[in-house]
Amino acid sequence: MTDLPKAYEPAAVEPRWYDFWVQEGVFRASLSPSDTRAIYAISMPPPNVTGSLHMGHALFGTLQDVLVRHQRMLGKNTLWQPGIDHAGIATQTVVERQLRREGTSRHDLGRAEFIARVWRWKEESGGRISEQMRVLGCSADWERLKFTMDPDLSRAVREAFVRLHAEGLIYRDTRLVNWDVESQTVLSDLEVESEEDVQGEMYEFAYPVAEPDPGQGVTELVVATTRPETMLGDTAVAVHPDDPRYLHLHGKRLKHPFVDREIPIITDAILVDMAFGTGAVKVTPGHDFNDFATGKRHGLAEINILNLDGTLNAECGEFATLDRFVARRAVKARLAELGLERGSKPHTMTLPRSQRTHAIVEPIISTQWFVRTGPLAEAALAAVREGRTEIVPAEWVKTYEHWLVNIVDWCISRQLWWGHQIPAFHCSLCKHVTVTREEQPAECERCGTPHPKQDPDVLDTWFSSALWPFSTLGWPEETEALRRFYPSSDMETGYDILFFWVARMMMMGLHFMGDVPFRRILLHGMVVDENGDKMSKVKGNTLDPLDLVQGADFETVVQKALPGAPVKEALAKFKKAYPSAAQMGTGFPAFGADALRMNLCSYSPQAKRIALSPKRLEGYRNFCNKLYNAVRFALGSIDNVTLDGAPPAAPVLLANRWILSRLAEVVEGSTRGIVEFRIDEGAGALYHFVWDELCDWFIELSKPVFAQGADAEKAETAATLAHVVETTLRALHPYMPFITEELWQRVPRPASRPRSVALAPYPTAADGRLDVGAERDFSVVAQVISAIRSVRSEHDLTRARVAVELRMSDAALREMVAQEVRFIEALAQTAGAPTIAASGGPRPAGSVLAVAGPVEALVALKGLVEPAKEAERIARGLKRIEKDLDVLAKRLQNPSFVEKAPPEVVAEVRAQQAAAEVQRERLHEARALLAEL
RNA sequence: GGGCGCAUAACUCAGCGGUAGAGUGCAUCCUUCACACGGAUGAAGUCGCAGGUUCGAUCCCUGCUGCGCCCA
Repeated sequence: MTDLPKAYEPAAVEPRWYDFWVQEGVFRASLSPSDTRAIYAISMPPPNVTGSLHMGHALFGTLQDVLVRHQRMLGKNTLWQPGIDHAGIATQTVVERQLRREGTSRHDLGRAEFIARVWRWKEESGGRISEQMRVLGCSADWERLKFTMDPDLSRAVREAFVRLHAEGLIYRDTRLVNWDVESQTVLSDLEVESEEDVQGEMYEFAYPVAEPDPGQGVTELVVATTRPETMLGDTAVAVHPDDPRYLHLHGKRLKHPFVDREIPIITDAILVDMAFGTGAVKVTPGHDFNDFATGKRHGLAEINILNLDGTLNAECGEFATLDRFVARRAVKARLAELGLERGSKPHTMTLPRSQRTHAIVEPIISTQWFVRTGPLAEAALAAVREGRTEIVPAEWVKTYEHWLVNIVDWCISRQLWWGHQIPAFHCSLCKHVTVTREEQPAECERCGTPHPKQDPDVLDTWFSSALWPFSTLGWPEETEALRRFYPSSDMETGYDILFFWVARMMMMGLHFMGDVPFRRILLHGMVVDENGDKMSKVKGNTLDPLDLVQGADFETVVQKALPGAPVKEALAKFKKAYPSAAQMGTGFPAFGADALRMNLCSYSPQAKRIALSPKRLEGYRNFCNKLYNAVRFALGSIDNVTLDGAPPAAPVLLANRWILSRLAEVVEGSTRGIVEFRIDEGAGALYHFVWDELCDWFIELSKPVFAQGADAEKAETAATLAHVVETTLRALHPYMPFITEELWQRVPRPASRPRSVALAPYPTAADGRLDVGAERDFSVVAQVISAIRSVRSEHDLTRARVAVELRMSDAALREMVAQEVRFIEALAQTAGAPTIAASGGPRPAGSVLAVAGPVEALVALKGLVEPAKEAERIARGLKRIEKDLDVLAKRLQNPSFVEKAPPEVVAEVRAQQAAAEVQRERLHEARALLAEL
């Protein structure tokens, strides 16, 4: 029939076509002035330069590719802007680790040499991910790939900083900030994560009262803390002003046991909860956010007790130079020695941790650069409220609003070397800070002192990412690309970076471009393992998408998931995380990129968690094989068909009319799914069309035509099959680009089609032909075939051909069914074509009844079945019908239902009741005739 | 403490104001000329619990329980 292998082999097909698309320039966005096509633009969330492909990338790569490929097929000038971000902390950490292995450090190298080294690393091993995205078929315009540290994007960053500073929206201030002692940089609030339910202790100790009144009994104040070492920075103890226990201590002072300092007892109703603990709270304005605010209210000193590496500084006397956790133990020991320890209770608490290094974050007082977010946030809020940007699914609107309404100023400076160095220059003489676009200003803009020194800090990576929608298009130059592709159409990404990235792009886009950066924000969920747990290295449940695409044995998979762990242990964790993989033997087969994509498309985007199931993935691999074999079959019959792009003009055969009608509906379903960002529905519609309708019915029905039909029927069916196949492949292409291209290149197609299916028009309802009559008639024929098959199967008559008589009361229906008897014969395996008769009349001896909608099928089973078995079957049917009738009768007996329900609903129920009664009647007859069998 | 979401067949998930759906799995049968990565047939769910609205609730409302995420 054909020389194609029996099973689809994605590995043999996929790489070929990607190269073809690239050669043909299929993914290229056009800047040509003569190109007047409508625009579709979308930015790919730039992956981290240190990263390698994970399931999250595969998910967004797939979803965005579906959107882009669909729009491209609609004839739009599409730009899918790819890129990579420089990931300040992560990248610096990777390279520093390398240096450590070489026995050196960035400080030995010096800043310039270190940065050169990072660039070298980037060229060698950075950004591998964009190669991996190609394996998935992502049709981004790779020629436009951008990196946040590229000269043009760096220029945009500098320009944005200078302008915001000039407008008073960037400022420098000294305040309490989050310090990551491991990477030794400040972090923004968003980069600090809370670790909840940490089992710690609430440690109590006493401050002796300085100069106690001899008359009063109380000579000490007991405070509680989870961080005893911070007492070295205490500058007050607070009690509630109304607390009767401590009234006599108002205005008194306490003696600090370790440092030469007396600290005041203050009263503060905001900080102190009388009911909690002892009702006395130590105040450390230098290292606690609540205490910092308290200190401001009372004019307390802010004492910094920490060095930047987390050791204690000279303020701490005997504890200086100790690491913070060593110091904690030392402070407790000394308090005990002094007899000031007052006990300890277990305490469940929340720990702040660095998102990057997971080090426990220390609040410290420091001078940093901030973005004044208030005015920017207001504009971003208004844009969504006014519908200029739509958030899909809409349930995220509240979260977006809540964050913007409660937004705090954004700390954007980082004490790193890798990143955009802040374009601010400090004068050594007058201390003025000159902010400028120049590489190096000659002199201080205030006092003229030469060579002001550039601020050593760099900007938060997210600052450059916030400019992405326009910096990648050439801003601040007014480029053609910027005119054409800003604002972009959609921003599709995971909900986890709604604040980090999306909201900040909204703020910056509105500010610098005066318009929203995108018309829609599309948010998807997080890929998790089969049990719903987050993927993480600790759990050993990460999956490399390429292992699913190309196949891998489980030992390889788990060594990546849990590096360094014993294979046995890693395998156990892996199989626990993916129970369905355990049934797959020793490894994943090569599912192929299309199967992975289709699988990822099959989840509803509003699901917050996307639980990846290898077994489900296997189902989509099977689907690819099904599609492949359907086309393989078709090729044997449609080789000589010439298509002109329109559906066959006036098909006569019911099956042909029916499939064209279904085709019209399914392409609409797919289109609706994609444009409404219900890609799962679009993909699902096509899946069912191909498998349940095209393969299970249409192709099966075409076989008798090709085998025995008249020439005209053969021609009509071949033309229909060819058209449906060509159209279906176009419809499926955005979801499954590789297999559709492979097959489309082999099937007949209209002369007007371009070189690649990726550029062919996306099908519309006009590619099919809606035919309500055909669908109705076909449904009867299909029901008849199913009913006969069911009877055969229930009586284990897998081989024997049986005679069938079909009875129905409606004359027009009889005429229709009569046209289809040869198909019923073929698909239901009857002995000769079924005969057609009017309802009623004596039943042929030994026949068994199967009801198929308006048709009674009398299947001649005399001598072939056991009466007892048939009796059981009838009893089962009767039971079901009686149950239905009960429910229907109950509803109709309820007067308020008949009165108040819509008439069409009542009529429908009545019709159902009538139909069920007829069926019950038939079954009673059948029971009466059992003896004949 | 505040917010968002989830709870539907053994598993992974759709869905919906009018007597419950898919894939996988399970059972029986079928190696017939596209496909065993297949075909046919079938079994399987008090749609978390308790109230309320409604002629009618798995769906809308309230409360509860369990789970997840975000923010403080």
